[in-house]
Amino acid sequence: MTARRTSRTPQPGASLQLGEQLCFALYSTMLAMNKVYRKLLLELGVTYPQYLVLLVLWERDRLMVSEIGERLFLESPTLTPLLKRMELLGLLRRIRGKNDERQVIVSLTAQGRDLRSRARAVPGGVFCATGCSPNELASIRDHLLQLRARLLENS
Amino acid sequence: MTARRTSRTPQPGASLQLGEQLCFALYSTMLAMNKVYRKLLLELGVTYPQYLVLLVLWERDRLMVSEIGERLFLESPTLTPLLKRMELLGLLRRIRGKNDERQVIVSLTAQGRDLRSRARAVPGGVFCATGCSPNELASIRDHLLQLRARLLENS
DNA sequence: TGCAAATAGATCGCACACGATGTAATATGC
DNA sequence: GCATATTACATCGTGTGCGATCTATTTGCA
Repeated sequence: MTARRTSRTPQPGASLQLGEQLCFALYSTMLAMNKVYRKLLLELGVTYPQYLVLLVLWERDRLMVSEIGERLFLESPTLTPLLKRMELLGLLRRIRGKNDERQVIVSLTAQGRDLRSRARAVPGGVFCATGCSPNELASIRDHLLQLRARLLENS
Repeated sequence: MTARRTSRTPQPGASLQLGEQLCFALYSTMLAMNKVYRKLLLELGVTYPQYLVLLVLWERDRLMVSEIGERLFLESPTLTPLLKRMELLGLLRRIRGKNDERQVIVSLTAQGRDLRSRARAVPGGVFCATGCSPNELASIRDHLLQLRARLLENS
């Protein structure tokens, strides 16, 4: 094994070659994942970010916009219109806090809660599409979470 | 070790718990990565998808729109406006093919080529922000590429 | 030859994603 | 007790991302 294509750049992740970059792998795999979700979520009538909001609210209802943002790593300019669309769909309510009029409390409607049972098939569908073993998926996930933490420290 | 939180769902990736999902790890890590790139690319005056187009054209100039799309896994409705913006920035030209008037050949301008030297610092900057070892990054990348292939098969 | 099918992009409509900025409500300092 | 800072969202502008559909061109085949 002699000089590799990356011999001029010491780190494999630091090349200008598209195929070698972790970042592009991350980006394009996310697009592929989104494509799988789009199909699965079509019958629920929600997008992937909307599904994420539902996941958060199914775990714990009545959250502030900023609390949803902390969990999903999304900012107010993303969440406000997204939540408004979900309100129009009848999935949740946005109500100003009584104590603190600055905050908006987001709570599920009956319809939003009921969607949970119909969503039970979604994770299984995604799991099938990955064609990976549970251990493999868990391993990638943990590496990504570590990476995310480091990126957010340095951004 | 007794019943885990996921005991009702056989696959760890198949839970409705946000924290356990590979997909959310993928999604949120990509957002974090994008945030790092935004800063690094600011002085180049391009976005991350625009930077990806440059990476492609630096490797091989004079490509059809669909050839760029194949490499980046992006569709025509995404690429057409993106390429038009890059043309307005003076980074590339979009010219209808002589032989086949249906295709649009994308080629770098001198300015687009010159940007390459200024971009040499970008991969190193991202590498630093990850705080990971090269081997670790390469391992995550390879797992993601495998995952991407499977997802695209089943989408 | 001549016309249907296929191909390459473009356009439309909708939904994120976020930096920068604005606004209203609350908290803080003196 | 009142000006100032902070907080929680909302708004604006720009840039993706893609399904559905359209247009122009080329191919293929009877």
